[in-house]
Amino acid sequence: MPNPRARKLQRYIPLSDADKLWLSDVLGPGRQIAARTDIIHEGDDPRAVNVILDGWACRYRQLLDGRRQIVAFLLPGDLCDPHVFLLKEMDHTISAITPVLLGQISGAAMQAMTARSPQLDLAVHREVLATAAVQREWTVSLGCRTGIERLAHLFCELHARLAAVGLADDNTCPMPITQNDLADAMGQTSVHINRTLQEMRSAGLITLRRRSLTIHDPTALAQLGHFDRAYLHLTVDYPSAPFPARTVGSLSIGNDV
Amino acid sequence: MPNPRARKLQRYIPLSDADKLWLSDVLGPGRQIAARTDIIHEGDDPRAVNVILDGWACRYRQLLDGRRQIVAFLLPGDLCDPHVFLLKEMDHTISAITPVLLGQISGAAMQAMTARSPQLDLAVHREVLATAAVQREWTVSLGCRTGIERLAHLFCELHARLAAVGLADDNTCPMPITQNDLADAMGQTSVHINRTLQEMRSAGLITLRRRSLTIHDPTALAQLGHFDRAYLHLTVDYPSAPFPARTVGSLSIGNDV
DNA sequence: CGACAGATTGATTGTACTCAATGAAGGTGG
DNA sequence: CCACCTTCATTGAGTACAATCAATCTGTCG
Repeated sequence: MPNPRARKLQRYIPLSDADKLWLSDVLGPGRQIAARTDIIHEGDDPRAVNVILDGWACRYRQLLDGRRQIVAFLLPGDLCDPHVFLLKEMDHTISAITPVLLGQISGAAMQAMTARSPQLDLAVHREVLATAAVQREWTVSLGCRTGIERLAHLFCELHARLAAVGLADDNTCPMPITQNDLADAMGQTSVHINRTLQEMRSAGLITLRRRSLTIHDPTALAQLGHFDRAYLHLTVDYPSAPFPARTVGSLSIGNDV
Repeated sequence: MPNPRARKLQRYIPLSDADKLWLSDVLGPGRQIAARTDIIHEGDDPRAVNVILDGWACRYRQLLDGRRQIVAFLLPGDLCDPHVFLLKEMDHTISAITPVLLGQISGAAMQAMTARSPQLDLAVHREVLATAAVQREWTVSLGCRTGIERLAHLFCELHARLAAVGLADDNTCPMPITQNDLADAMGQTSVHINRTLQEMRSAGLITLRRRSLTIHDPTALAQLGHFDRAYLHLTVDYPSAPFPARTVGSLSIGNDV
């Protein structure tokens, strides 16, 4: 929460100070969303681009008979579809999992920003491409990974994405989701998720309790889940030059630490 | 093949004659790819944007132990990731299912085109958003639809997408994929796909033979698969004004018929 | 101290997988 | 033109993974 860290876009390409300032101006202070409430609903007209400044959210689709499928987790720093305002209506729902600090960028501001800064434009497009790759990887998980492999892969993905915005501490990262959420994301029942988690614990792979995940053997976990972080396209490992921190929520516009 | 029909981008927004001409110039004549060969491979540097002018292709990911998951089908008129040249390497493979006539647009041409025509830019972005929605819907299918529901949904999706480019004849459309392909896409074995297809046939829902699909009861099929075409975002139902046909492969730049 | 959400356990059922064999269709070359 | 071959589709029998149904346990919060 308080600590300013996420620097998502800078992981795709270094940004100039001017770009960072711009981003922070456009985002504003953000507004607070309660846990377990919808941020934008299927059928709504998407007027602005939502940005997760802090907290976790998810995209999901719900079938008429009540079945729910979570199709993505949204972490601090994530943009929810940078070009979504070009559509007439949302085709899925975005909902807060934890309390969420939400920034919004109007379509016009978004277009002005990317029109004038090639770096920001590139960063945004890479974010879109990376998001698509994550979605494909979920399709792969649900299509041909077993229960334990799916969870292993998901934990690797989330840890890597959190680490990219400075929210993972080496082998430990927050994991504020219930077994029910995991079940809705992994296409299984919570009962089975529970049993799979026990299997992972007794194999010494992870510790998961009090909304915190520790990965004891990252290599083994990645191998088990057939995880290769290339698809995340986080090309910039050591973000650019120092910048006097100018903070908006947990999305730091400058450098962290 | 011969008949010029796909007008994919026009389904998102009407395009001017100048835009259509531009597209056709940029695409060139296309080149032929043999069935069952890779078009671009995971790890490759994507220099250009591939466009399916004719034939069917698929995206897939293959795990080290041989398991393969098809994550999307690519139909005539489809752009394969309009911004993919912004990445350093492909995170998945694209492969021809049937013989494919392939157009290519260089990154520079793509950028020039969208920079100068707001309509084309909008159309391309909507295509990207629609593709993402399709991917999410596959995630939903694999996560929480049963075998028969998955197939029902897939057939509805493919029919709708083909109809949008003039390749479906009311209730019938080409379906040049094997049960093995279906299995790799639906996350099941071909044996089980076979049994599910028989179930659909005996329920009088479809006929599928000789690479052609007929949907006998579209409403029932859509209901079974929980299919709602809104997510395809095909907003323009009757494409724009007549235009002296200028044909490139099967991607007609002007009007069809 | 309830009350409630979330986690855990047990027992049973069912959907889809595996392995294996056979059948049908289409393409190729002699 | 037919024999052959390859690919694709179909069927059967036995198995396994995950779902279901139901109950209980545990922590947290007012």
